Amino acid sequence: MSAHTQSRFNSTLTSQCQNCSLSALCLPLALADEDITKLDQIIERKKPLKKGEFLFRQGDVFDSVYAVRSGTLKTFNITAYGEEQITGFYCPSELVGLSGIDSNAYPVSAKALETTTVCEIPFSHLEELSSQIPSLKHQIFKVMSRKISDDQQMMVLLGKKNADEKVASFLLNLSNRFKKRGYSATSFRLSMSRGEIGNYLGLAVETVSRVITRFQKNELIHVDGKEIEIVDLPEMQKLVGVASDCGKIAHI
Amino acid sequence: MSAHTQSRFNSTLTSQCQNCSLSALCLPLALADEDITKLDQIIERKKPLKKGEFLFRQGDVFDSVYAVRSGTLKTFNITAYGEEQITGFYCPSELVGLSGIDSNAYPVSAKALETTTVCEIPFSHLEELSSQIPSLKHQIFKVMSRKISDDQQMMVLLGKKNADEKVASFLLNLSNRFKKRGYSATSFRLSMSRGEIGNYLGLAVETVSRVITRFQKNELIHVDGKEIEIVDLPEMQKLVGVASDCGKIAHI
DNA sequence: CTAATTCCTTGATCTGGATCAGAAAGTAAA
DNA sequence: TTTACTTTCTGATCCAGATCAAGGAATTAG
Repeated sequence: MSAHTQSRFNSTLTSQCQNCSLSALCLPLALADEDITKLDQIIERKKPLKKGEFLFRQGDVFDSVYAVRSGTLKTFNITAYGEEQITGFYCPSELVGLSGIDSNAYPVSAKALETTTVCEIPFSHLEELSSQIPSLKHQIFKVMSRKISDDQQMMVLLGKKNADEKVASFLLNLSNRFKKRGYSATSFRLSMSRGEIGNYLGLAVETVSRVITRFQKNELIHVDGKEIEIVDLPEMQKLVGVASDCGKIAHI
Repeated sequence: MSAHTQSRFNSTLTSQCQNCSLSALCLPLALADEDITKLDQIIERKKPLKKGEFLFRQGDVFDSVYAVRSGTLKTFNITAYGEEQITGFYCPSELVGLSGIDSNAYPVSAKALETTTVCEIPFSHLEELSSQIPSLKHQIFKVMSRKISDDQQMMVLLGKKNADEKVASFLLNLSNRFKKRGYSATSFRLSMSRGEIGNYLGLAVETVSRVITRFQKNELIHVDGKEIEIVDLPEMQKLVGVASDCGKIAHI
């Protein structure tokens, strides 16, 4: 038994990518079994973060990216005036920390919105391994590329959409992410507060609350505290703008 | 002489990374001479785009990323209602098209704001080469990571800043990019219209015009059409918020 | 359990920036 | 050159969403 395996047995969590229900969505996607095993060996399962605990803080030295296993994280900046600006929410299978590669420091903080477990992937090891496994390297490029285009969609949302469109986009985005993981696309629980939603969308809390109330009144959704049910999905999609997925649009 | 070299000699532009004044900012950064030569061999110099011409269009199959050699590009989405939303401006040494890797199609269009030349870097070749040259792979990771954190700063701008802060941030951002390339940080020419600035910043044209006029009245800048001179750099920086570069902020 | 916080909702009011309108200055085509 | 178009600027008006205020619901602490 290698020292490495030893340490794995000593850790509180010894699950593996192979057994992980998220492997088809996460980095192991598109890897052969033997390559998954290699990836598995560099990953450290960490003990759960409690609500409000930090995974890393703005300015910390960058060493790892993290895959969310369960729970939810938010990333945020602190602006010049000391206010928080949330830049993203992270659900299971999603990778946090990629923005730290360039400057060798995390440019944002990451905090747990509820009890959250993550897989720590030391980046230097991941980079080495990606030299041996081209499909892993390609997968990393894809994840980063995806993040870039998602963020650009977010810029469109912040720059051009009104309050209704913002909230509808947000809910449908969550819906799609739940669906991808095999959960209900129409019925889910928000792990973030109204305030955090508003912060993320560039809206006041009161506006978020009013829009959600109105959506409920118009029978687009049903709300019970943090529980959301999307009642009229087509109408919600119409609100967001059918063409929100780009490809469909004719060239100009 | 290989077929490849042959084709290079036939092309209108045969300059090389080695001679390129941008090599210290662009992908060749951190590469050994022999590696630059390898990179050089996969790069195709394209004939200049005229103002208004497309480099690629939203939905086109992704095959290459492009480094801007001279001129400026904008990337944009077309929203559900057919309006344009500009997601970025690209200056010499900057890489366009990275958001296309994930879906194998460009999720945005790229258009020249003035006569612009680019180096085309076929991504499949770049990816292959990055397996042989770890520092090249690392450089690509860094460029993508940088793009992610820049976009997140843009999200903060769009979500939290008022019109004055947006315009000031925009001008200082351009200033920094000119400076990095060895040009004046305080005196430069805007290649985009007021309308494009407003579109990018989530402001109406009229607002951009008014803010710029007011900045001039308050002797922060001097404006002559598209020529900008930053007169009071410290005051402009104060406007943007001194802490706009993250690292300086204490943990909370 | 109660008390203290924090979160959510609703109403009333205010305001920064959008929108509308039109003049002036460029720019380009003819 | 004139004509047509685009861009920029400025003023007047309007409104979506922010802010202020306050009561109720939910969580958390003790």
